[in-house]
Amino acid sequence: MGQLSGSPRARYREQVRSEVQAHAWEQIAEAGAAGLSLKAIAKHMGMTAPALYRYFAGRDELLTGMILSAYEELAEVVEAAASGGRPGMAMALRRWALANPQRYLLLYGTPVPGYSAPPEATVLAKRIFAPVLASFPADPTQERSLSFWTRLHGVLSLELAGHFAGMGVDTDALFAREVRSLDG
Amino acid sequence: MGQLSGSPRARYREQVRSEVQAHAWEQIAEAGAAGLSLKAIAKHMGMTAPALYRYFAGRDELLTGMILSAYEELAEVVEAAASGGRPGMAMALRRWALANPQRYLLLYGTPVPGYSAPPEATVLAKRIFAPVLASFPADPTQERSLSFWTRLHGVLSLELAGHFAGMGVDTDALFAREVRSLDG
DNA sequence: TGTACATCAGTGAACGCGCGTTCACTGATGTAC
DNA sequence: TGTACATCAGTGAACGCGCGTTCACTGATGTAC
Repeated sequence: MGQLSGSPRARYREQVRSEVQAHAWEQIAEAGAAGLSLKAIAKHMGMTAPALYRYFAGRDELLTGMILSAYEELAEVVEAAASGGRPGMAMALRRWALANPQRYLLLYGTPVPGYSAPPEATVLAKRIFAPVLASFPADPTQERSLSFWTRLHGVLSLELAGHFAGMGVDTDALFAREVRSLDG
Repeated sequence: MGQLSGSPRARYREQVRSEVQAHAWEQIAEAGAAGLSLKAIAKHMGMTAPALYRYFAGRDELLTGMILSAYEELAEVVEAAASGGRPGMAMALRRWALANPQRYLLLYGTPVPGYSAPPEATVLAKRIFAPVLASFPADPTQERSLSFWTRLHGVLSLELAGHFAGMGVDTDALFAREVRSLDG
């Protein structure tokens, strides 16, 4: 393991793996998780599909990796914003969600039928939630944290699904109000 | 038009149409909108796929019809509960969503890539929202109604996506608290 | 009531598409002596 | 430095699958006289 990690072949493997994932993100950004296809990725990379099986056991393993790394990315975003308190974390979440709508929907949107997330996902979901819990030091910590979290996701999920389009809704203000709604 | 509506053939057409839709609901319930397939429906009905083109112009038209009738169904549910005030409407929404998760996700979940909802959907969405607006007669009607609505959907969408599973969360209580959160 | 005709529901074959995945293989790259 | 061998990335063909959709057709049902 360790002794090979710097070898040319190992480095090349890592490079191709991450190139595959980059193309996978592009596909997910365009058509969601359902649009993730090994053959299409291979085509975009100028390779044939069977070659990808050198790098991933199959489509589901690739998808699992994408989900886990999206969770990890969001965890880092939220943790980095934790010093800004709840408003900081909420805004960081929103910025990330609006910048990567399909990545957000991959985690919090409609579950992909026939695919179930790996157990590690739950661990990461809890890790993301931890700074929120810590921001409510008073008594009903769990209750208030859950309300805070569901209020943010309520705005975001309806916004990303386009349900406010053409209704003249100021989603920035709406979100900001929800962020403050559990203060004090 | 009117004069044929009672003829045997017209009645038969209507019967087959609604049988197709019933099978479509079953498929949506099992695998979401992405799982909706004319060939599979035909197979379940003991017919061949081309026969369905006598009843629907194609898959997209069928899907559009399903979405519109789901909106209409929900509109009736909410309107029927309007006399119970916001708690009544909220509980009716939740009951309907939990009883028909995929039907709820068809309306409020991740949009189907490559498919855009018809304009009538917006009209129906506003119709569903109207009783909520009416329940906030005081000044910032629009603001409070939007917050109410996004709070309900925040709990529901996370709950239906299974994000509270195994976390020991009392979603009934959480939802009930959110319903009350904008009172007074 | 009976016959001739028009309507139209449903079939079966076919089209072209994309998917995940397997397999035997070629040929380049790296390793050991 | 040079040769023999092992490793392994990538190919190309193939498998079986399901999809939406079209087309020419059969045969039953309904209509007009």
